[in-house]
Amino acid sequence: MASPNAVRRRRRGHDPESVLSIAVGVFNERGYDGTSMEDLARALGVTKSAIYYHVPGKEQLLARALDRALDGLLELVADERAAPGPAVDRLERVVRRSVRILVDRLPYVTLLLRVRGNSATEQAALERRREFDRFISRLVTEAAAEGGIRADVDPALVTRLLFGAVTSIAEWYQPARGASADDLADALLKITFTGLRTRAA
Amino acid sequence: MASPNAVRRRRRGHDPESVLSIAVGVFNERGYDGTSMEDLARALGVTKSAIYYHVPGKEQLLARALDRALDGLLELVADERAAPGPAVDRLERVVRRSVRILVDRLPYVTLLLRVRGNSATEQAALERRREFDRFISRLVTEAAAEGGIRADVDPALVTRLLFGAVTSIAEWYQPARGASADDLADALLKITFTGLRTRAA
DNA sequence: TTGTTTACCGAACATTCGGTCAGTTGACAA
DNA sequence: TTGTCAACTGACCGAATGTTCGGTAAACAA
Repeated sequence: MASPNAVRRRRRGHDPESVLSIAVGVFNERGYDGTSMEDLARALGVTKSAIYYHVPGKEQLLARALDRALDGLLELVADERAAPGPAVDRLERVVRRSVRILVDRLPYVTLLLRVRGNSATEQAALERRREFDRFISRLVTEAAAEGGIRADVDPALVTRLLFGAVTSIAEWYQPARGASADDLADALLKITFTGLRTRAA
Repeated sequence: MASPNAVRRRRRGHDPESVLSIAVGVFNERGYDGTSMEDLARALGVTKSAIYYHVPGKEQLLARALDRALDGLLELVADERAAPGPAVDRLERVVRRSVRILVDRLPYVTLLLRVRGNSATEQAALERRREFDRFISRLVTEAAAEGGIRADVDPALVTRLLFGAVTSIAEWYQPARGASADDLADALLKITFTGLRTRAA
């Protein structure tokens, strides 16, 4: 008979979740290809072989991490796809939410942003990521067509540079000390939407 | 016709320079750690061992490539360090020149931007790179102190987001088709200095 | 108590890695 | 015709890689 009780006394040790989160940390420090199972074992405080008790292997670890990032980003796309209102305003909201996801799932998104397509797993992730990129690209184009953003810059360039600033957050943001996701989004939107330079005299 | 070469006489061959430029291309495609000497050999059309005739090894290839990027960036720092004029204007010029260097030395700078410090070579490169970062950081702080850029955003955040947009260029720019370095710099400066949003006027 | 399950270790596996080295090839000079 | 030499090949090395497997101690269940 199945005991429906989920909460039982935990024996100390790892589970697939803790292995994943520690592994992703190491992947981001040394790069996925630069990380050996020995490195992971050291970070986990166990032997290499113990890792295989919890997870099927190195590449599965990658796949699970990338899914976490992609699920968040594509949920955003699904939400906003049929949203009403001027495209500029939707773009602003999408930037805000993207920053939020980036910060909430920082290590997973960081890993995603560094994927180069070296394996089937990585290629599949890149394919899903392209869906996000296409959505953003369309949104910026729409905002330009509506006259919501300046017309003297190619929308394709706007997309890349704007989200270049967003994704750069993964390279330097430290959640512990420093700004919150909202602070970040505020700063980013002020700079890119209103401009840095002080006006008039 | 009458070309007598039944057997191809291809005694041309590689030199350290061509090996480096092809190698850096592969490094950027697959990542440095994800690239084996066998991969390089295939891209060069020779055997693995032939590579060692031209260059001392894999890590030296990395070191030379990173130096190319860093030499360009630190030359810029040396030039601008004692430049006169308002800090905003100097910042604008530094962004412009940074984009120029990024485009001119695209593969080398791309490689530099992905270094994570896994070896002594990489750590040395990161150390030199920090000098560039510190210079930019000081310049932005100065511009803020002079009132040249808006005061309601932390200068440290401005630095990161502004140069996040700049360095993102390495992730998507394709020299063949598309904008020139000046086009890129124009677009980037318009967005970040003047702002994207159209103003009711 | 005994048996089962959980979480791990240590040794070994096949493969790939960066790198070495003795020898071969073809273009060219004399 | 012979010799030189830059440019390369192919066989090989030890170390490191991701993964498998037999075994085991401790916690838990009976």
